[in-house]
Amino acid sequence: MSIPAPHADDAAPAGPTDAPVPGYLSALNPAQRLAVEALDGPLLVLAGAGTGKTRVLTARIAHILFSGRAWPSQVLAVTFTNKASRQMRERVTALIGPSAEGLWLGTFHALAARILRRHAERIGLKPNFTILDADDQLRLVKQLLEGARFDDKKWPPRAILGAIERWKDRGLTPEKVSGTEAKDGDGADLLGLYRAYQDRLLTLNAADFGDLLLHGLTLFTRHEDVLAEYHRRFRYILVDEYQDSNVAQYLWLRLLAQAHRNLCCVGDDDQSIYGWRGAEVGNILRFEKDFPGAKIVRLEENYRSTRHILGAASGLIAHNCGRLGKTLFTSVEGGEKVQVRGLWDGEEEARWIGEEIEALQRKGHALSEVAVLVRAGFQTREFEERFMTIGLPYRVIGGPRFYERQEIRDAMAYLRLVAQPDDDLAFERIVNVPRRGIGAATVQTLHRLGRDARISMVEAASRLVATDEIKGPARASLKRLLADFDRWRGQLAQSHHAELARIVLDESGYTAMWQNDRSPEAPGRLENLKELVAAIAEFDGLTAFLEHVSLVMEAVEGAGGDMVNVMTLHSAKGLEFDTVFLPGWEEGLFPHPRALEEKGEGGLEEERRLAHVGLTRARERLFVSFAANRRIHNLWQSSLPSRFVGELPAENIDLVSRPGLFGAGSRANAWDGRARPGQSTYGGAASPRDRMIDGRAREVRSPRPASAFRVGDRVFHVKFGYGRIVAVDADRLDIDFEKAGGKTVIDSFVTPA
DNA sequence: CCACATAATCTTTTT
DNA sequence: GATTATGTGG
Repeated sequence: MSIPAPHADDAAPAGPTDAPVPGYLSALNPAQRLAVEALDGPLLVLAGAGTGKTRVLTARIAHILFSGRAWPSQVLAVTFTNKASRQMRERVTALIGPSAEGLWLGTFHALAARILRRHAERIGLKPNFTILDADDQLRLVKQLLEGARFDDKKWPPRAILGAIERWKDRGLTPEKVSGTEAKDGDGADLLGLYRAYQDRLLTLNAADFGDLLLHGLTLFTRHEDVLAEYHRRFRYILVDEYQDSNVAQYLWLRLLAQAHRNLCCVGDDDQSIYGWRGAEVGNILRFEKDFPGAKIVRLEENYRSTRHILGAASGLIAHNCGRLGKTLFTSVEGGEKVQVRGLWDGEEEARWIGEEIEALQRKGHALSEVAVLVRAGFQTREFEERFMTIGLPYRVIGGPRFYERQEIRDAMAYLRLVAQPDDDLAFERIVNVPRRGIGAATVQTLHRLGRDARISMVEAASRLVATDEIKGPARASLKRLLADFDRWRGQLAQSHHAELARIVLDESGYTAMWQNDRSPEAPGRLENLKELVAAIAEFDGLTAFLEHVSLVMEAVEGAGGDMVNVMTLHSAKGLEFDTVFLPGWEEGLFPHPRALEEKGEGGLEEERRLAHVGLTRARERLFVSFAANRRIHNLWQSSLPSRFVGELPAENIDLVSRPGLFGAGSRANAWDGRARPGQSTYGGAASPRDRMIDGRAREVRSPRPASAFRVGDRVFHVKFGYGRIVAVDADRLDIDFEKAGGKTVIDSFVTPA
């Protein structure tokens, strides 16, 4: 079957083709088929884990096209991650062939950027605007902070950037931020800083990630003609992982969909794990209200996991309130119970997991079908070490990324500056790399002039080298650098872009810098630079390459050998494995205290959803484990099993734990027999044990005097967060909390930080 | 202006 | 335990 060749974008294709029921439909179950065939009007597909969500989305796209309702270029399919969009493109291509290229398929950010580039002038940018990475953003905030009077204890640059991003996530430009939010309790002018930040971005001809959507919103609301153009274009809109969308993304979608209302959102409220990044579970919970007359289809038949795995996951997630509610079921029989294992410490846990994996390997299981999923990135280390010593092949997914390496960022900064002279952040990064004798003082001067005259630093530099403002060697090398860039830009038209990249790196002395570097990592860096030049050659031009890098900050997935996969729970979303290990299910680690600190009960529920995501990654074998002792910050701390362990239904798990491992004295019997660990913790009782909410109320040290805390100690409190002890009175501590201010608390509520 | 040493901070997750 | 920010001395 093939799709007619596309022509004008706003015309509709001729009409339905009279084909028999095609394969992509007959392979679906009734619910899935409903979701695929309900083409007109708003549709919400609640798709539990493993219920064939991607299959439905791809079949729906195929169905839209084959039924003759739209050309590929009239279909907008939005995903959340690059991985998901790549996967969807592959699967759609498999169904409909090369015409899939015409689809508007990509991440929110990539699609928004694509649209924004076409109309950049309308919001005061040039079409070649730079997309900033996290590094640039932070540097920019730091610069702005130099002028402003901010308490850097309370408002470190990171936190300020966070506040700005949260506003952007909610679709709020500086004008729309309400007065009550403008300042914090102490009168720090956050909004002013936000305004300055946005101002600066415009003069830099740059946009950060949030801007891609925020400007998109401005574009659509202020320029009806532009919006109308996209209304004509996009006849069908599909959204994956809708539960992860933030308010800005929701508004963006709503604007685009309001003409045709052919909006299909697929999501699972039980897998919403990006609240910390501004995702709004409310978007999915409110869908029916937002789009009256919406159909809702639930996909509840799970094709992935065994009965016990599913039972464990469902039992756990049932502890959350405010769900839309789905009941996953499977018709598959058999399968073993989930193994829940208590171990002495992290090392033993890693050893045990290593042994289990080796046993599977001996039985002929593929390592690439095994995953170890951890809560936080640093936890991968323990497994890396263990797997290395026993010679078990593994790969860490989502570790430090290629484009985040120092040498790559430096090289990128050179290229960005060739492509876009106003990119001050790139300029600052490399003015003195390699060393050219242009120090902080000179940069400061450029900066001041740039800000005062509202021009870029490159511009400021070219003005200043003509004067005597800058003296001596700095002036000479600055002049030379500017001349270099002029020359490179001149070559942009003639030379091949990859060749130009090589020229830039050589002539700037950047390559030489690493060649002369005697440190052990220098050769690797040179290697990476070569790789970078090779990667550039894969693209049509320098601009296309830069766009790719800023939006798809990941290197091509390494050769997929047969290796164990180690990654965070977050990056595991959307993946599945025959065997899954979930280590570190301890209070104080998972749920992560910071998640609890920031959002209380809501934070806990998000952590629980994260646990649910982890459990549902497994097809056949699932192992949950926790350690009684763990070293964090170089301090040994004893931990209690995560409350989530206690929420796994007893009938679905096999609990193995050495008696007496957990707690001390009378508390040990909590773990004799088959007591449900953590059970009582949930619900907020107040027994002494329950007070140790984060599970490591005590450091393991020699017997503690009545008050182990001293004035000046930094501590952590589940409710109030981090703080410093001001006074100690027996077991009562006066603490100055960073966020919550001064409080008096009982020492057992607090842990050393 | 740069190099070195020390201190401090931190480890949630990503487009 | 490591990386990164800050300070000091040349």
